[in-house]
Amino acid sequence: MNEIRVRFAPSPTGYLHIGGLRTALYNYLFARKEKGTFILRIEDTDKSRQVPGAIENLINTLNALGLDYDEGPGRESKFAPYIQSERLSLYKEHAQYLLDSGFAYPCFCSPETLTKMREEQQSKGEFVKYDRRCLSLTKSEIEQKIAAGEKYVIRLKMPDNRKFQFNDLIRGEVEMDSNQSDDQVLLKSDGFPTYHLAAVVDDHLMQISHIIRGEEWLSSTPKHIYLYECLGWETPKWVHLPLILNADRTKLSKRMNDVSVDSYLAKGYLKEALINFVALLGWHPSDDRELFTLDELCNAFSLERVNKAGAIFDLTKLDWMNGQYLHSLPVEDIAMRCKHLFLEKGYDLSDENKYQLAIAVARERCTLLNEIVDYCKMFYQPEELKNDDIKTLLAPEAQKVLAWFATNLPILSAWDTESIQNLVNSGIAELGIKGKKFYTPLRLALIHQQHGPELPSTFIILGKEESIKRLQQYLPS
RNA sequence: GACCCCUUCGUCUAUUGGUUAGGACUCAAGAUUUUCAUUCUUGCAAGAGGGGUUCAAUUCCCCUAGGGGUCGCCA
Repeated sequence: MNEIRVRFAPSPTGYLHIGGLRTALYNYLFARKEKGTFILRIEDTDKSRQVPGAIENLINTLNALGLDYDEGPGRESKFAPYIQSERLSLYKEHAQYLLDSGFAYPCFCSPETLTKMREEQQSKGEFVKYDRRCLSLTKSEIEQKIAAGEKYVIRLKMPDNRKFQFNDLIRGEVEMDSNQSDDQVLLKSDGFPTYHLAAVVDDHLMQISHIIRGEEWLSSTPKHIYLYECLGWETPKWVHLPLILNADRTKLSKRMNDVSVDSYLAKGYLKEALINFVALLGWHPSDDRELFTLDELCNAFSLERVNKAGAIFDLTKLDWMNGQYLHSLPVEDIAMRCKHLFLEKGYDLSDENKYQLAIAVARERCTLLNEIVDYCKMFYQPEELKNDDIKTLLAPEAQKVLAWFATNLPILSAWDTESIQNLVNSGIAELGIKGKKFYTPLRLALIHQQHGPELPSTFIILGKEESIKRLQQYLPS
């Protein structure tokens, strides 16, 4: 098994969350780096948690991020299908084999019985696990119950007093006692497999070479190893990723954080920033570099440099990084990604040149895509002026400045930054007004606020005609 | 509670026995700038504690403490 084949195997319970993104990303990066295959497999084996549209949503998000998979739903190969609910007979077959060979046994206990059993164990302070009461059922008792139509599950019979050792690529040697492992349910009474059976069967059949998953799976790894053993299969390499954490260092949850990747995208975070940021949560190159494109990450990534400890999901650095990408991506690119937001606000984008110029100044001052729209409001639909500001505009000196520009702007021959800057300079010289007293009235008249981009940029974005119009509004007619 | 995992600035992390323990974010101060924003400079700030091993430990080992994960017919 030399070929590298890895999989991202989410359960479609709604949307891709940040933790899922990190797992998907590391699988993807590892596959690309090692020239292997990245597979998407849908683990929809819990009927009670089915969410309509979740699979499509998941795939859309992955696509939106540019994490394209080589095999998976819609990209079939000889290993298809990739949706577990379409592979039920496979799991049943293997469960039956385990049953026949004595590695597993049927259990007729009802959920209520089990709950009661657990409560008792808990109150006695015992280790909570299935007490194997159905293991003592005779063959004829079992046949009788089945014939009577009693519902049952199939449980794995874990060996007693056995040490399970395995090498985790990130954590090194890990040892666990089999007595700590429950007799895990493999096949539920509705005929669906549990995660444990389905994942092992599929990982083997799909020839997965490395299981890269979250640390929450570490303690069930002995069960998986034992399943491989019972089925006579070779185990893949184990790789347990550290968790992404809330600010209080508990596992990242939607109670304390926004965890939906879609929602970050909707807030105006760039996919480039999101990917770059999440990649650095638990992985770091050997040098001090921090900004990476997806391709660059593919090249630089290695499992050896993945950390062991969990990392807190801290938005402040994501914000900074988003700003970095907002500055470095081509203006046309940002403009394209913002367009729908501007149109939603009803801004008139018929002047493409104006739009691009506005984006260019806005992106220097914003951290999120969505903020760009708000920032550009002054160019498209300026706010109402406040009374104090109107007073400022009507002051004699302010009026002089406005009038001067209203007169001189129309006769300016060129319309570029340099010419306008020259005009501004001569305005200051001629009028003998400078600093705040000079600039504030112009800004108030042009964009209805005291702060804004450099004056020449402001003029250029608004255009000559519009600039003059806005100035004249506050001059006697 | 049992088992397992983890532990360097507030946060993300570098440093795999010898460093003034480095970088980035945040924060603070200063510089540039007509404003805003950028940019630049500087600064604040860390090896959980205790034992070993060693000429030398953040780095290796042990213990303690703290944190986390798991213990479902959920993944």
